[in-house]
Amino acid sequence: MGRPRDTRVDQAVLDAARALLAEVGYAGLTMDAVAARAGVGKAAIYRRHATKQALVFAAAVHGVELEPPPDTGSLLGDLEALARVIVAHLGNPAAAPALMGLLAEAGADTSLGHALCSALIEVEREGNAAVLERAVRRGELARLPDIDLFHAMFGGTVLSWMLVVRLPTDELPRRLAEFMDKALRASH
Amino acid sequence: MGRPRDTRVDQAVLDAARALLAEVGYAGLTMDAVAARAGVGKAAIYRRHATKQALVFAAAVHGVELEPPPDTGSLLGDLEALARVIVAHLGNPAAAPALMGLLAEAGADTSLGHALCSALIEVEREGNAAVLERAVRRGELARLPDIDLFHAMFGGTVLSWMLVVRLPTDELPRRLAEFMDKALRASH
DNA sequence: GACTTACGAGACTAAGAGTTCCGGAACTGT
DNA sequence: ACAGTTCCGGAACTCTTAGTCTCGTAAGTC
Repeated sequence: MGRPRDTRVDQAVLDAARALLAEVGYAGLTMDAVAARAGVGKAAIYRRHATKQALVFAAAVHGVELEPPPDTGSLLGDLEALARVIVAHLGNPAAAPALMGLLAEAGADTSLGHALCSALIEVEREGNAAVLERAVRRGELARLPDIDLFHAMFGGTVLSWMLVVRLPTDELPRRLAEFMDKALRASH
Repeated sequence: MGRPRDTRVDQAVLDAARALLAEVGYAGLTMDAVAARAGVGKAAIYRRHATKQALVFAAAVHGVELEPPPDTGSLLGDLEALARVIVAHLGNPAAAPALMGLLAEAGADTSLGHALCSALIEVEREGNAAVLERAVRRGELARLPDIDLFHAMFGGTVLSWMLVVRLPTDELPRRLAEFMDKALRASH
């Protein structure tokens, strides 16, 4: 009933939000700027996204689809592929500011934390588990390692490397994968 | 010349900021609330801290003095002590929101990033290096590992565990230390 | 054609960062 | 003692921004 939503507006809003996230970061992004860049009214944004948080979440987190890590045939190869996926995602100039901004605000707001969890963290955790289970099946690992710890280590290392310490990422996937490969094989 | 600053005001402002950070987080902290809680005028705050960022930095980051990790006699013990220091610091109800908030804003602002680096990251990195060098001297490690990677892994894991995935921290120092101990010994 | 919802545009409210001014207090130099 | 300076709490102020609301109009359904 009534006039249907214009899907070009949906897209223009998300595109504008991503562009502005990359240019001015989470705190610097204003709803007026998004509306102006998208060539739409602010009401059209708020009709789709209740808050700035929700807009940023939709633009930079939702449906990002960390593709499941491919089976490269070895644990080392799988780990490097896994690291490359995370590095590529965090290297996206819109995703990094969005993630940090949302994570900072999720401290107080529990529902946002839950949304982030189910959208990103759970997905990534499952990818990690798949890689490790494959290694067990291949016989590369004697038994399944501590998945919580592995998950925090793998994602946390990339996060810290890129967004806290801020080092170049060319060699990170290889170095991280080699280290974790040896570590996993050594921990019985 | 002129009336000297009242040091009780300095302290009251920082205490109020820490209390509010713990209660309402970085985004929820307002300068008016800090002034009211501290029983001072806003001008007294801005006379000491140019911006909200600077206030939070001074209240929750500056001079935190991650104490240098003690020599426990073994790499495993040193690693667990190191992890406990980081967990304790990030577990501080004022420090965690402050760090996330500042880190999120540091994306756009480079000077804040530099300040965070020299105040926290460099200090922690030196602590890490000290532990690893001690292990080499003891003969537990054949040679010095990749310190950049170790630094990002150790801090990043705790960060991710506590602030992203949000799991209980009782066993984290032991599990992380045991894993890293085996990993370091295994990586030649 | 009646009704409903979307649209861009812009006015509007509320809240918060940062500034400025007040009357008064504390300290320094003469 | 007194002038000059910097502090103090308090409050009024500017400016920016999130979010709401109201226009007049367009695009659909019954």
